[in-house]
Amino acid sequence: MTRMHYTRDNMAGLLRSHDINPTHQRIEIAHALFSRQEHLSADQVMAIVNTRHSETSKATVYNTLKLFLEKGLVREVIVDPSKVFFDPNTSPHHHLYEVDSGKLSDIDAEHVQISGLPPLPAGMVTEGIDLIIRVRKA
Amino acid sequence: MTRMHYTRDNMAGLLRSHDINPTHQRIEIAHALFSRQEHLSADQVMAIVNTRHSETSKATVYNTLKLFLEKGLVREVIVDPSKVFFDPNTSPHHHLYEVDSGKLSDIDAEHVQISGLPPLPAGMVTEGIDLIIRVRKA
DNA sequence: TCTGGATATTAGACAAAGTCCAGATTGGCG
DNA sequence: CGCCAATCTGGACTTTGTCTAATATCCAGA
Ligand SMILES: [Mn+2]
Ligand SMILES: [Mn+2]
Ligand SMILES: [Zn+2]
Ligand SMILES: [Zn+2]
Repeated sequence: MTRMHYTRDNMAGLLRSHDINPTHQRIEIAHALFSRQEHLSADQVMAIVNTRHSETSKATVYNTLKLFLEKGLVREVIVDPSKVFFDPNTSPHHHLYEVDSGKLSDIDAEHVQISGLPPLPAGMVTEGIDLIIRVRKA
Repeated sequence: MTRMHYTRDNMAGLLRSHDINPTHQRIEIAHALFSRQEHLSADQVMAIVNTRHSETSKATVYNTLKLFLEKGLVREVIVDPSKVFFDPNTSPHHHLYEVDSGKLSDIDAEHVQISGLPPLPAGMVTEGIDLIIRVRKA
């Protein structure tokens, strides 16, 4: 896996490669996610993007994250009943969730194997398999 | 597994066995969940319990579901970012979620095996493993 | 360079899920 | 009956997310 450095300049190409018109706001939001490689909520993205001076509205943050999702640029992680996390890592992987702190980290899917699942209902296709390990301090 | 019939009368004993003082409202809420053996949101519980005549407040529904959760009488299922489902089935099992319809069903854990998980971070203990298969119409 | 239309952004109203609190009800017990 | 603790309640409040109508930006063609 190449460890690349995500600059704002890189973001335009990344967005274009996902069929997304790179605007200033979209570049900032992508940069927030990809430069950190962390799971962020919409609120966190909003805060990061507007650190220096307010420049992106709430509506745009939500619109943009939804667009990224549709275009497959990011993935949604549903572990906390109160907010959705957006994940710049779209390769198949699982999650470890520390319920006390709210910390969410990746588990590489490569060595994890899930077997014995029953056949899917007829006419259904898998959209994704979410495996979440919920942990807390012993 | 004994297939038992969950009557309102049974509920009092079930609640007591989980160290919950059986009040009228608690019995109604438990009955809603256990007689159906379905995954219900707080809103759905509220609607069911208040079908005949309004008798249980929103605050009590939420308080009671949280109490049931703490006492291990029900389990929480987080699959839909907009609402939590409460699950009267506390035996280890997984879930199949139909994203279009919102239908949520159980997958018996007995034959499912998950292997190759990395060791937990030091000082952490597993609180639960959630496996969710998200499916949609082909 | 100017102009029109498509695309994108915005403020702020709105909705839904869930929390919180202070006051009322209940129910068991002396 | 009257007391006390536990429980329940309406309704205000918070948070996350959606929607809309108005504005801003971008760019292709004249
Ligand atoms: Mn900027
Ligand atoms: Mn009743
Ligand atoms: Zn992840
Ligand atoms: Zn279940």
